[in-house]
Amino acid sequence: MRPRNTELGELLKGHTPTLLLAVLRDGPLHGYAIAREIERRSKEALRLGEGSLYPALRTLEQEGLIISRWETQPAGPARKVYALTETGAAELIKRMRSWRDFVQAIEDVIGGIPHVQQPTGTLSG
Amino acid sequence: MRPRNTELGELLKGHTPTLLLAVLRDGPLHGYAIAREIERRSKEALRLGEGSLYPALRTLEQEGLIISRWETQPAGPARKVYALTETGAAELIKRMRSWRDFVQAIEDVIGGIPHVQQPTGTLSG
DNA sequence: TGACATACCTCATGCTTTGATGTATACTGC
DNA sequence: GCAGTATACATCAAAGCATGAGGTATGTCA
Repeated sequence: MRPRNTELGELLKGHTPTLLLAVLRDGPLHGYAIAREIERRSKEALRLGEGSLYPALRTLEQEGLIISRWETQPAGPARKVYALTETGAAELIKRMRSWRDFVQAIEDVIGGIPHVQQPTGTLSG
Repeated sequence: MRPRNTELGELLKGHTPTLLLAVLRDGPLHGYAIAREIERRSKEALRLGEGSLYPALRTLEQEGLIISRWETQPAGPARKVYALTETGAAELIKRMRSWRDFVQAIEDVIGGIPHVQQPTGTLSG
């Protein structure tokens, strides 16, 4: 995962598989499209490098959390389409719980963060 | 950082320095006590291994974000007490913002997580 | 004497991201 | 035809960080 604006990328160490599973929850998708979808959903805050993407997909498949099939197109290169397995769906729920625990634990340590949103435009002068 | 119940530990890759700075915001503390404080605040969810703790402290000191002094006790081994610098305090604010952006980005991807708290005891039965 | 807690430090190992490189197809502009 | 860009897969060396074990030393308790 590479950063866009700040240094979010290197903070991602173990979270990439969770993102992949989460995107596949909404239906099968091929690798390249998964990466694009993560960018889109995160509003370009996260960007998945191919050196992270493909190894992570292979690992998830070896663990039985996703399955793949090759799909040829009338035009363009073949795609490897991934789908969530039942095991993978269950694992996603676990990992989302784990994510919540993780966030809670960190925020317990760093203290309450005031949830003040920065206004997008110059509303006050 | 090592896990306690689940596998929170390995998810921490780049967040340890932020935790250290956050704990030192409330006053100087020696390394070992910082680790204990992180455990206490996170309700034992996070545990900082010494192989993570001491290298991270050294890096932060080299970056000028914290300073240290040795302190001898009437009884027991000497302690290295760390304190936040002004630069460190400013950096902490940056990293807390970065943390918020990170959490937001991940949750944008994995979807809304219902914030339902598990009751601690057996209130219904 | 042994076990345990405090308190510092180092190091091999392993996992994951980064960033570059490689292959191939298809479209666009020159 | 050729260069540039986008799609779409894959691999690999290098670097970063946590893990877990090991080492040193002091102090307390049984």
